[in-house]
Amino acid sequence: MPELPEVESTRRGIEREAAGKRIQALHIHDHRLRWPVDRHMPAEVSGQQIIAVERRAKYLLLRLERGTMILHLGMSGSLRILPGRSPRLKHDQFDLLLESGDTLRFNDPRRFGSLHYTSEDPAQHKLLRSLAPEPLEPGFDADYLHRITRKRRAAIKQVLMNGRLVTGVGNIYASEALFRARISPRRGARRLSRADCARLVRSVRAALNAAIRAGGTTLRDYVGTDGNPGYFRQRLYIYERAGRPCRVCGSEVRRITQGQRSTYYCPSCQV
DNA sequence: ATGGGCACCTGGCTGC
DNA sequence: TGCAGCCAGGTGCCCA
Repeated sequence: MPELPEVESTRRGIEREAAGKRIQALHIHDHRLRWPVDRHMPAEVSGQQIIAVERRAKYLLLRLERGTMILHLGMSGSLRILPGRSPRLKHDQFDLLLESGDTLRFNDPRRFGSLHYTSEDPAQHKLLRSLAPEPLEPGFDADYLHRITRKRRAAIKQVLMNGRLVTGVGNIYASEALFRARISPRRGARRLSRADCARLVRSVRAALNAAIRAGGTTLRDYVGTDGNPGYFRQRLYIYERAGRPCRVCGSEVRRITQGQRSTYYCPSCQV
């Protein structure tokens, strides 16, 4: 999916259009998401007002009066705002009907997305409680990254992809951040110096923020709440550019596989 | 505790 | 045209 920039772009769209509105109904068309959607959820959320729309890592949180809906977009999910009620199309999994007349619609071809509801503190929810600090907040800094990498034999790319260590960074932005920091994705995490960690933290932030400003990256399925794609793809430095010249030095960009995922890097810029 | 691999699912593209 | 094979923004879980 959707990595942090796409989720944050979605959050902003939903906040703009749905915060303060009241839920009229939840229509679940297909319960078979990553985990079966709780059949009691429609009755629980109906009639509640959406107080706020938040994000934790790649999860969207709809804070209601008496609980919180926890939504994940998976690999191929998107959440759109539609004016009025429109007919269900392929892969539309659920609709949140608002009293204003608008519809919040979740579409997810691969059904890796998820939807939960909790009346407890969402931070303590099983899916959220072990997540690393937010990458755009102060807790994610050079000290933190240096500390957690000291005994890690795994490659730094794998550490960036591990949600218990670093959140929000997925396959695209892991490659992008490492390129910006001039660090090889294969480098053992514990081989990063303090200066490397400081540079990588800045690079992660810069990559995520730049993508947020462009409305995220659309490779295939992702669209923002207005139905438009994100425009960051054309500004990617390295992702999906194997065989093409590095934008900085002209060397041929390489693709390797790490943890069954593609990694892109420049063999001469990144050490 | 850490790391590696698998699983979940649909669809688009490539090459024979 | 058809079909097999590979690839795709994630992440929980099981096993060594």
